[in-house]
Amino acid sequence: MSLSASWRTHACGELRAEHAGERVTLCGWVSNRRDHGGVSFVDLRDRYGDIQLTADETASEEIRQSLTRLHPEYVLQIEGVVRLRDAEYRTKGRDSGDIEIVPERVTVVTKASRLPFEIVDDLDVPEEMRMKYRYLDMRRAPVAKRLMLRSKANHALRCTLIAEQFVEIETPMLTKSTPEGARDYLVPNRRQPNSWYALPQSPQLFKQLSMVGGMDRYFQIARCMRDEDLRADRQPEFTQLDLEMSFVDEEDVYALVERVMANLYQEMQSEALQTPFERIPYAESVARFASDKPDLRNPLEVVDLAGPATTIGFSIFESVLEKGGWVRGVRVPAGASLSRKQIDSIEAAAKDAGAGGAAWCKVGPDGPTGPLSRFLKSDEGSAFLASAAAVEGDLLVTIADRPRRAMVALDAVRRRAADLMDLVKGPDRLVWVTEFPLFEETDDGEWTPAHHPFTYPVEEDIAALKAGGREGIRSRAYDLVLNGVELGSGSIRIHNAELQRDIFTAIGLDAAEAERRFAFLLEAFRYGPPPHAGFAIGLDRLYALMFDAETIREVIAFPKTSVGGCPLTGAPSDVDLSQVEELGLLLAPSSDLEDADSHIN
RNA sequence: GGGGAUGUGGCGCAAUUGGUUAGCGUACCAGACUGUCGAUCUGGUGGUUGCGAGUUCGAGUCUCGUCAUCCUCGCCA
Repeated sequence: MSLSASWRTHACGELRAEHAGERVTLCGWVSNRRDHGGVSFVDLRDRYGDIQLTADETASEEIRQSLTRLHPEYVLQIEGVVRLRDAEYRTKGRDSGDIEIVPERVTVVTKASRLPFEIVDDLDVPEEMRMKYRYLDMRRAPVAKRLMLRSKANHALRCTLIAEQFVEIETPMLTKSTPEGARDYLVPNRRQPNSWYALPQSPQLFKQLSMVGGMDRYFQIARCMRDEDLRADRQPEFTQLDLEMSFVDEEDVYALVERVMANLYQEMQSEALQTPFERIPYAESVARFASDKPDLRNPLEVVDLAGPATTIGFSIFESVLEKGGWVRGVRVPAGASLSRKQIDSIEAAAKDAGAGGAAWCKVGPDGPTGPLSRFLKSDEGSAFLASAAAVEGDLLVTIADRPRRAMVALDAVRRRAADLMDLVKGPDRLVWVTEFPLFEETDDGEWTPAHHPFTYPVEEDIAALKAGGREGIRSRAYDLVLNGVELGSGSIRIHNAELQRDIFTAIGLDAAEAERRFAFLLEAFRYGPPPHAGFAIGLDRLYALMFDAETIREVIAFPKTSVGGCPLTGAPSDVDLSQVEELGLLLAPSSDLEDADSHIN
């Protein structure tokens, strides 16, 4: 590796004691200067590190002058000699602390105006400011480091997959809108007014078409766009490691992804990842952890209290069960030590998650105490506690609600309680969550694909599917979950036209409608589609975890704000009217955007 | 679409119950200084308190609206 180029012989940050005596030409940014009159110092920085330039009594007047005229972030080209510092002048804890440069020529290449903030590694700059001036922010070592780590990680992924005979295929960014899933970003089209491209939510369809094309192992580090509201771990455009394989079953995909992840960890953290990863079927995950993305470091589990709940005379439990709801709880071993305030915060977490409340009790030496305890004084109450395996010193938190809401609340209770008891620790836990439901019910009672409509059902559930079943039909879809964070998902795809029709029927798409929406895919599947399956890993989230970043914005070079704006360029922005006219579009008057209908009168 | 938090020189903070010319640190600029490495010392520049209304003799402070950023619910197959 050489960083030598026309303007420099070395990078500032690569010089070490071994270079002592060499004549070098360096380029970099002035990061700091310390002027003592007779002797002055300037630190010159690039992304590899920094190096001290020293002008002492041996320096010419011209050199001393030129160093004192420098300002922060000027770009310099300097020529000089690397000198080993005298022992007393060496700096511990600085990579180049044993050496300094004796400059013989100093050229200011470009000057810099006063900066919006200082380029200091540990300075607490508001994120808004950092992102607006991201190009300055990334001169700071920790920021630069994360960008370089990301590059290295991407490279490691490519190396593994290329070695596994995968082909990297770039799929279109201007593609067709599909009404399923997230809202599309639409791109108007000049040549065909009233027709639109959509930016891809994922390369899903193209990678399946690549399988039909015989590219039996495809991958791509792909940008995906979804026009939905954002969160700390969600950006409007994000990056996936997308892959697809032909002639494989789940085991092949699991093994491949495990090799990819293990090599990544090996390369990035010199850490052997335990493989194969753990596995848990969706139904078991929901039953035990009230989540489809369980954090297995959290030892707390959910207990089903439906049976004993009807015997203790608590009417809320009974009415919830009558309506088909859940009565389940989380036993917190030794949780009786928690304060009232802490338990209130558990209940608050449940309420935030949508539950009406969280009835709880402590098991004390003289029996249960707390809000739920008045129903537990009887033999039935003891049986209730026994069914939760609650013993003296424990806390039992119960949730009674509609299944979906109860699950979310139990998950919140489990997380909060484990947090309070400091139970979440130990090594990373990667787990495959398998056999997701094929369908899920929407608010208006419709059934939609839980993953996407090309997901293969579990073999033994196909009969039920063909008989018109929806609920409980399992799919061959799987998620990869790390410490409670969903890293990626995938599935075995349908390659059988008849089965595909059954799925479309099940979600209420008749043949004509299915044809209209997915004509190109269905046609492709008439020409000999291979059995295939795939997976996609969200790299922003994975990297944020691996690099210990607070948010995914920290691992994205130029992230967007929580309303999808680009702090640097100001996008999205208005455009010239002529551009809009050329597209055959009409602009809504800005005052009418809010309520177009009410304007008509 | 809903809820919450924040907003005072470039940055971090302060300003009694509403009360004088909005103060301090840092950065920046200038000068001094022979070994610093977040140098030090002296001096200086820099603010329509996010924006707009309102209440008041008087608003950084109170009220309403609005904008921006962040968090969150819905949403994200």
